[in-house]
Amino acid sequence: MLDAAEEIFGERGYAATSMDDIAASVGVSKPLVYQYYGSKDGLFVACLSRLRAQLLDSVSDAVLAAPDAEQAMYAGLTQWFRFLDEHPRAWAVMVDEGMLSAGPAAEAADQVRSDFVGLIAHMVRLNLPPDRETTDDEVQVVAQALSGATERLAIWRSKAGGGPSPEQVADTLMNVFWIGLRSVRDGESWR
Amino acid sequence: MLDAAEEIFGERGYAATSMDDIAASVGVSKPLVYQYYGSKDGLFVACLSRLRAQLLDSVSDAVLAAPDAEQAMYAGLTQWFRFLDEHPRAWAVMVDEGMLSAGPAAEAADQVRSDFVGLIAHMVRLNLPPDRETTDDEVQVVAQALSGATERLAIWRSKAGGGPSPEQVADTLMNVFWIGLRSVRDGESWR
DNA sequence: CGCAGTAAGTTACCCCGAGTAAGTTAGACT
DNA sequence: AGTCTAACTTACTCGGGGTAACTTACTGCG
Repeated sequence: MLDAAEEIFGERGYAATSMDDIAASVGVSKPLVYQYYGSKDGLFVACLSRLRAQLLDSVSDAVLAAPDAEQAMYAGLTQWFRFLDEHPRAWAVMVDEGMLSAGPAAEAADQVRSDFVGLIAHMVRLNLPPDRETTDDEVQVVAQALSGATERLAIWRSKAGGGPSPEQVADTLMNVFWIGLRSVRDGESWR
Repeated sequence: MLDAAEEIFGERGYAATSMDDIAASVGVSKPLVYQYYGSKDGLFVACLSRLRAQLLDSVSDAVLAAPDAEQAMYAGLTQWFRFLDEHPRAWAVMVDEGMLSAGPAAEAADQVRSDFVGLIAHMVRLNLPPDRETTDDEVQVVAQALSGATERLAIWRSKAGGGPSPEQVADTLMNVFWIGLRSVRDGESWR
């Protein structure tokens, strides 16, 4: 049932999808869907959570399998873009996340997204020596920035079909971000 | 009329706003609004364009007034966050941009957003010596990344009221991004 | 002055889609 | 057999996007 919803949401977008469509495609009637998921938002969030969890797992695995922080970040970035290339419909659903800017469902969507920021923040912290006093705010800023950057890049890539490969994008990002982080770690400042 | 729409969209969000509400608040009837803007999306895009233009102007001014590329980037970042602090309702409207993921209106919204990416790409290019062969893709990746990063950071800051100041966020970003860019300019690579 | 023609708005409606109340089938237990 | 419950459906309400057809008011012209 989530599969059907995922497919239709992905193809037509959130707004253009009706609950009747989903119910029909899975072969049941609309109220049954409501019984399970409560509302359209509820169903959407359920799809979203599952997809994000898959993506997070996939990226986490790549990160954890890497020998050091540097390779971990590169592997994570590459895997992020690769996964989205391989699951275009999943990504289409996630892009609609913004749809839920209002209401209690937005909270759930944020929760799902913040798992990612958490993972990134963890990686960033790994890269900073524990003795250096780094405020949580600083780590948060960097993690949010990287998360936002990768999300926007994913949208950009999916729109312009023949863009650079996952490896190329990850490489460019590393050239800016990693070196930047390394410098921060070494106590450098831009001024 | 745009003012009224801006206000209501900003307060209640796109989905929760009805055309009747806007029409009533401006003191006319709904069909008149349709005569002017064609559709709900049309009205929303009109608001959005105006707001984005204001924001773009504000940031452009800060960038152009700076003495060098380094200061320009810092000033631009700071101004971005400052503007959004000072115009919370404007920002609320812009966050709803994602709402238009489907339909022709999405195109218009993208157009509006891409102006920003253009400005950033320009700044990035300024920072790279003209002789270094840098593919357009690389510049695009960095520009998209920075644009996504700042957008996400703006959302994050507006959610957690008492976060770091515009200057602090800009400073942290500079420490990562600027140093990263400088290294790229100097031909460094992360590997 | 009287009258077409048009600009600016309005009322009253259509229709689709989210969400629900009440009914219907089908097994499970006594 | 009879009843209770779970799973599911039909048939609705209601709100909001969008529109057709009407009304008003103002112009220009004989």
